[in-house]
Parts: sequence; C-alpha cells; structure tokens
Amino acid sequence: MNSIENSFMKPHRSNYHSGYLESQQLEKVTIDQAPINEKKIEEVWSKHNFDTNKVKVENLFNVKTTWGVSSGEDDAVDKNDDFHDEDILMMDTTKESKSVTDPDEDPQIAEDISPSHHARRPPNAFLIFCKKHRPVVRQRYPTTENRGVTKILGEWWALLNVAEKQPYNDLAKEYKDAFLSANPDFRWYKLPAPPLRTLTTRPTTITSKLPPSAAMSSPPTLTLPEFTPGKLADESQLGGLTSLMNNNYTVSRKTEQDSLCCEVEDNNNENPETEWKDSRMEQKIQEMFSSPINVITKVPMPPKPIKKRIFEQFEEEKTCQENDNFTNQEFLNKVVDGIFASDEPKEQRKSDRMCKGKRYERFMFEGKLLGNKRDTKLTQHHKTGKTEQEKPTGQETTKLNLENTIKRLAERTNAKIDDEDLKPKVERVRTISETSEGAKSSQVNFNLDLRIERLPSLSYDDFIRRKRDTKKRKLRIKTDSHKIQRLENNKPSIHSPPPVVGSKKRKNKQSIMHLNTSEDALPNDNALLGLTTLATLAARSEKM
DNA sequence: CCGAATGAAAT
DNA sequence: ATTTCATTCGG
Repeated sequence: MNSIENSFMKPHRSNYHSGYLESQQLEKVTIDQAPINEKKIEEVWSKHNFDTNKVKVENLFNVKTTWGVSSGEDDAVDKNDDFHDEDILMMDTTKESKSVTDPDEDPQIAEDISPSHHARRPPNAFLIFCKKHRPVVRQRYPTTENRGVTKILGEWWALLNVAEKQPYNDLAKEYKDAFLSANPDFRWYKLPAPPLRTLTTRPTTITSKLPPSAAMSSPPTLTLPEFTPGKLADESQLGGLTSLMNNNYTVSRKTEQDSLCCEVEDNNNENPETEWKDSRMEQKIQEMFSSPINVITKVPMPPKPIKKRIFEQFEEEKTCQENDNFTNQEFLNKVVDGIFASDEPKEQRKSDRMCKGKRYERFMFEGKLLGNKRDTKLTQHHKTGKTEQEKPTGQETTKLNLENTIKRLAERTNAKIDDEDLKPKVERVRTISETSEGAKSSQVNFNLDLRIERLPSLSYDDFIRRKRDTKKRKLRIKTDSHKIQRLENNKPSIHSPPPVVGSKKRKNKQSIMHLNTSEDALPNDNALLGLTTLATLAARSEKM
C-alpha cells in the first residue's frame, strides 16, 4: 500500500497542478456526463473476466510512482492523495467493479493500466544519494537554499570513492532493473523526439494559419509528411501504439483535412474545462463539415487483411465511445454487426470522421506524447496543449471494449479470428507487464525509501575533510609535484581523485577536465589506485 | 516554474 | 555531443 500510495503521480508540486490535476478534474466531470460507460465496461469485465493477475501486477507497477516518499521530506507528495486511499481500497476489494467504473476518473487506476508511460524515471545513484543526504546537508546549512544544498551534495558525491558510491549505484541499478522489468513499456522520453525539436525546425506551414498553440501541437501529431518529413515521431516513443498504427491506423493517410481537424481539436482541448462541451459540439460540426472531403481522401485503403481492418475499426469505435453518447456496447455491437453484414466503406468513413479528434488524442496518449507532471512543462515548450482528460479513459475503456468486441467478433465469426492473433495486439496497447513480471514485481515493490534509509550514511565531516585534503593536495601539487603522502590515518582515506563529473563537466568540461586529469589524477594515484581496485573488486564480488 | 547537482538513456 | 528528466524546494 505504501508503495501505491506514493506512487501515482505525485505531483511535483507546481508542475502537476498546472496541468495534470486540472485535467483530472475534467475527467471527473466528463465521466459524470457519461456514466453509461461504466455499465458497459463492467459487463465486459465480468464477462470477459480479466485475469486478476494482470490487475494485480499493474497495481504493483504503481511503483512507478516516484520513488520514495512518505519519509520526512516529501510530505508534499502525500498531499495529493485525496482519492487514492479510497480508490485503492475499492480496487482491492472489488477490483472488477471498481476498475471498471471509471478508469478515467481515477487517474490512479488509469495509471495502472498504462503505468509505464507515466512512470517516472528511476533515480540514479546520485539522486538516491541526494535523497538520503540532503537533509544532512540542510541541517548543516539551514539557511542555504536547496540549490546550494544540491551543489554541496554534488561536491560530496564527487569526493566519494567507488566503494562508498557502490551501495548507491547498486541500489540504483537494482531499482532500475526491477522498475524496467515491471514497466517494459517505459520510455525515458515521453515526448516524441524531443531532443530534435530545435525549434527552428518547428514547421508552421499549414499550421501558421491556426493559433500558435494549435500550430505547435501539430508537430507531435502525425505530422503530415509535408510538414516535417524528418521529424515524425520516432517509433520508440510511440511504443505500443506503434504496432497498432502499423496494423490498424492509416495514419499515413492523413490528409490535410485531418490534420486541420486535429489541430483544431487540440486547440479546443487546450482549455478543456471551459470548452469541453463545446469541443464536442465542434467536433460534430467539423465532422459534418469535413465529411465530404474526408470521404474522398479516406477512400484508399483497399487491401488490408480483414482482421486488421476490423481491428482498426474497433480502434475507432472505442475511441469514439469514450466521448460520444453512444453506448459502448451498442456502438460496438453495431459496428461488429455492421462489419460482418457488409464491408460498408461508408460506415467506416463515418466512424472515422467522427473520431478524428479523439483518435488524435488517443494517439497522442498512447504514443506517450502525453506524460505526467513533466508533460506540463514540455507541453508548454511544445505548446502541445492536449487534453489529457480522456486519455486515461481511453486506455481503460478502450482496452476493455476492445477485448470484448474481439470476443464478440470471434463468436460471430465462428472463431474465425484466433485470439492469439488479436490478443497480442491488444496487450501491446497497454503493458505486457504480467507476462514475466510476476516474480519481479515483488522486487519492484520493494520500498525504495526503506532501502535508501538502510543505506550507509556517510559522514559529512568526512566529506569536509576530504574537501580540505583535496585542496591541500592540489595546492601541493601545484607547488611541487613531489610525492603526496596523504594521511591515511583518516579513515579509508581512499578518496579517489575527484573525478570531474556532472554539470561541472558540462559547463566547461574541457578546462576542468584538463585540470583534473592532468594534475590531480596522476600524481597521488598509487595508494589510491590500490584501494580503488580493491573497492572495485569488492563491488564486483558482491554483485556476483 | 527555474535551477543546482549527476547520471542514464536517447537522439 | 547534446538533450531529457529523475529528486528537492526556495526564490
């Protein structure tokens, strides 16, 4: 529970509230509007009977949450738990009904479904170190602000020898491994090819007409070839959806109209709260508007395995369901029936039109374009105002509906469709988690905080000493590169040559690097080297 | 929301 | 080589 508790999106304080929380609220509203889904979903659940394992696992994955919490420092984290407790309970007891209810509403649940996407990066050794020792430093310098503390921590870290760092590295690695195995889908970058967005490349051809926000939002989308040929979202970022796309979506077929549509939608979404309804209306209107064109454009998609096509339709369907008034089941049924009755292109087109916006959103969501807290920031940078409200919804609902639909389809078709074929796809949409994680999940579950606490605490005084020593040494070296005999009486006195790290390196890596490597490292290494080697060996043996 | 640190991963 | 983002929290 603890882990779960922490988990979830603890809002990074400011970051979150700006974007995420708000969206959450929206979600709630949205849900209220369409309670219908619940029933449907529930049905699906009970009917289909998901394996509990899955659910469980996913819950565990919540670990993704940020690592630690609960301990003193992060009271803030705990704050936004309003909903959690309840929800969690519900989940445990009536996981079916609960999760069924409104995944959308409850971010937590939603996250369960697609934890990997929202999962935060596992902290590196240094960050863990910070977590543990920040309080110490702060105690020493109560007045210094956090940045200063961080700086000190950086120095401290730099002065640590491998042996001392080892526990942190190990823990970091351990956690990372567990985390990754728990969240196979995890992506380090939530946005599409962020590093590449040079800003200058930000195309604005068509989008130029639209409001800036819209313009910005377009790139992450399916980016029409015309826009940014080279800048298509990379697959790695798209994750599970990619497969979907390949198989089902005819994204590539997107036309100007579509893009426009999407953009507009985005625009609306940017102020979801106020414009939610409107956006829906608008959507409809747009449908009407663009329908003719779309029809024309959409036409081409002839040869595709029927399965795929069906699946594709599902995709659209479910997407639509989320927001439309249609009943899920109704809609699905309709679709299914329709599909098998005849291959009406019309039907297809229609749905297509209908959900363009939604689809886009969904795409964004599943493509991990939308992230967690941080996405706010990114969003701003990108100006990718997306509605996150229904993302979660989409996930859950979609998933369930999809499965159900598939099942129904299978029935209808007399099992013409093998589950094997479809299932994988479906699963890929979300997380593969349950597969091999069973055992690992437990590891994941481990409480990082606890582990951190258990880590050996380093003495600040020692750090200070070393600092001095280093200075001394440096000085000495400067004056004369004689031999440095350091007092090993100190402690381990191991202190390896301060290895130039981090931002220092970044800043003026060259200068500092030079300095360090040239004068510092070489001379005094003898004794150190041995120790270092020892430490390394020890570390290695321990690992094994 | 930035930034201060380091580091892992991705581009 | 460079960029993101993971942590924390005062400004």
